[in-house]
Amino acid sequence: MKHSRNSVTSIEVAKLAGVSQSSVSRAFSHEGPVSVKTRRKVLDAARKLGYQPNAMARSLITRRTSMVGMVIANVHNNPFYTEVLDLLSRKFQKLGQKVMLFIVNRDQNLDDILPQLLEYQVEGILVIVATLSSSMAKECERWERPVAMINRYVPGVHASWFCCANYEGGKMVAKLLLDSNHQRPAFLAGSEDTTTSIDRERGFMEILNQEKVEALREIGEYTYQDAYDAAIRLLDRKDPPDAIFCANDIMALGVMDAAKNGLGLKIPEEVSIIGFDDIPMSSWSSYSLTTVRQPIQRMVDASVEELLNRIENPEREPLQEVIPGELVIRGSARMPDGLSPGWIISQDR
Amino acid sequence: MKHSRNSVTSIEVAKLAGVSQSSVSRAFSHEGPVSVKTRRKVLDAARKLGYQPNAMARSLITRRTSMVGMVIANVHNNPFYTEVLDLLSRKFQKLGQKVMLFIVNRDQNLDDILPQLLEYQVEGILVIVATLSSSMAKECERWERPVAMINRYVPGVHASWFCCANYEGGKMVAKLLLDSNHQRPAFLAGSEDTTTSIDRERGFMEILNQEKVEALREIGEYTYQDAYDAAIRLLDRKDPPDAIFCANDIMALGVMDAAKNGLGLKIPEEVSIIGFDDIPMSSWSSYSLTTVRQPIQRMVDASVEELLNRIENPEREPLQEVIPGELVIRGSARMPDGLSPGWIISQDR
DNA sequence: TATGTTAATGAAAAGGTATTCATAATTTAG
DNA sequence: CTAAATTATGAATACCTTTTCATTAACATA
Repeated sequence: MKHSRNSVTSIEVAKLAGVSQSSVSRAFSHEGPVSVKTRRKVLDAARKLGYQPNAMARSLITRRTSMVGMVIANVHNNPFYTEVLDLLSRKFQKLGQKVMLFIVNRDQNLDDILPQLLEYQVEGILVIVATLSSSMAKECERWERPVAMINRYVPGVHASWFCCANYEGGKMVAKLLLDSNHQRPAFLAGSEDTTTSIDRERGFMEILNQEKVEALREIGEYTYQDAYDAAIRLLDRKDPPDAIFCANDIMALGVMDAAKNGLGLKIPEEVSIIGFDDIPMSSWSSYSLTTVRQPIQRMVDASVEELLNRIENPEREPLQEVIPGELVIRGSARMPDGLSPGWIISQDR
Repeated sequence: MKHSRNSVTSIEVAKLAGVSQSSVSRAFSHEGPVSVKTRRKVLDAARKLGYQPNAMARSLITRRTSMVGMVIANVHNNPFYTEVLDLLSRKFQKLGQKVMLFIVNRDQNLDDILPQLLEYQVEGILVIVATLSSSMAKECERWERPVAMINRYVPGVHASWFCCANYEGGKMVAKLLLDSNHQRPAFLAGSEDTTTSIDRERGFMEILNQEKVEALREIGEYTYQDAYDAAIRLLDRKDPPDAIFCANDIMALGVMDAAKNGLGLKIPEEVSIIGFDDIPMSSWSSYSLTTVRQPIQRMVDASVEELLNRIENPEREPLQEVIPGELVIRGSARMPDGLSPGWIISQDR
């Protein structure tokens, strides 16, 4: 079926304004010399005809599209990534970049959509908690399409990335629990194959091992319901944990509900619960969750700026950074003497 | 600065494959006749060179881009719209459409970004809880760019829209409250200028007025915190309401926290609370919020299909539909005899 | 075998812009 | 007032495809 878009072209504008097509282009692109008189004539004619430059045609010749690809997983079951999406999108917008969005499942292969992104000539790709295979990363490199990742890294891949200091965050939590005399901690993992969960657990266990403290372990797949069920299993045994560190906040909220409403336990008297992210709900009075706050604004700013930077300077080596988070003390975990809700502990103490 | 993308073109592929450039195009576009032999030669050469067709060049001549614009407000402070975004994006993806995303503030003028969408030749525009001025709608029409809206409508505007039955939802809530002997209801509005809040309130008040029941009123701007504060104001007076109907769930959760944790009230014994949306959190055991469920899947499916339909058939008149929601009975509101948590009441009773 | 049909191919044009290059108009310097 | 420098303009080209059109090859029919 033939589509007949009634498109107004620069040629028609030129005709009406009585100038050449080149002048129309110059009047719109702010490049090259145009007299004020012709500019005015052009803009008048353009307004009359409702002319808008065609970005496809322009990009064909300039080899620039001002479009970036954004691939994000996990957006609907974790408010943290909703906020990341929001901030990223607005920041790109402010900097004049158009965003082509792809939402994927955590387990979905990003390789399927990469060809589409390349076909549409995005100038860079921002990947949030999705994984890029190294073969695809090679592909991006060959096409000179810089890639920046948030909260994911792939060893040996030529890409920028910015992660929260997950490992150190896990350590902070373990220290807090030990300092407040917890005897029997547990870790509730997210998905087994995500570096975020793995790194948080590694840090957590490292400190516990140093002190020869054993820890229970369950898996919650990053969802409220799975975490709820896992918490019941953990807390309903004869030797239940006295603290549960959850790989993210949504799971921690599920654990709190399981403990409070499911089993009638008192938090934090009978069990301490700590999360990771600091989503808005964590500060709500029903939860008051002690958690590790991710440096969301810095991660967003850094990744966007780095991506645009590498778009302008393709030869530049990709930057990678681990950005420290903060431990936000609220009421869901017993705390050492001297600490009280409202405190925020940075990592470099 | 001159950008030298090392782009591989169809001409180079043709040269390597020993065929004409036309044949390369045909081999890729599945249009026109190609012998299996040349197709194989072309694909081999393309793989060797890492060739991908350039979507910009293609769209220039086909006048199709397979891109749609998606403009959404309110995504980060309401999980309901996060889910809408997620479902929409996936559905477009599945149907082969690329999504150009714009996140705006509720009060931000969509007019600023419409030119960008048109410039980039999106074939249709999906607007979620943002408002399109009628002058801009005219602009879209002139450019033959169909517009579909979710949960927003503008009288006299030539656009498709799909809304939850907000008015009828409000009525259902009022009936439920009256049937369970509430004497002094209150309505907590979202933003004054949104049709969703206005319509929900209209339906609510219509039933109350019929029964000569007066209602209190506050404004919560659709946020948890504002709702929390408004609830304190409402409930801390000498003649507090015995039921609060909130224009959305997030506000209802804020109201519940204010009542429970802020003022120590029992829900639903001392005050009933009802929301609108049915976000995941509403079913969590800490809240168990009685609420009106929006028909999210139907709204998404209908709007996407309608938009693509009008893209293919520009002459077709825009469709508009009010889709009924369901009243989900949980534990946050006293209920009439014969009803119990778990019931779902459809609207057409 | 000759003829008519269909399938496959390549050359060329078109799509709407930015940009280069040559020319014309204008300003500045001398 | 002329020469030189600068600025403004238009014609033509390039960007990378798809698609039309004409031509050739392959094939079937009589």
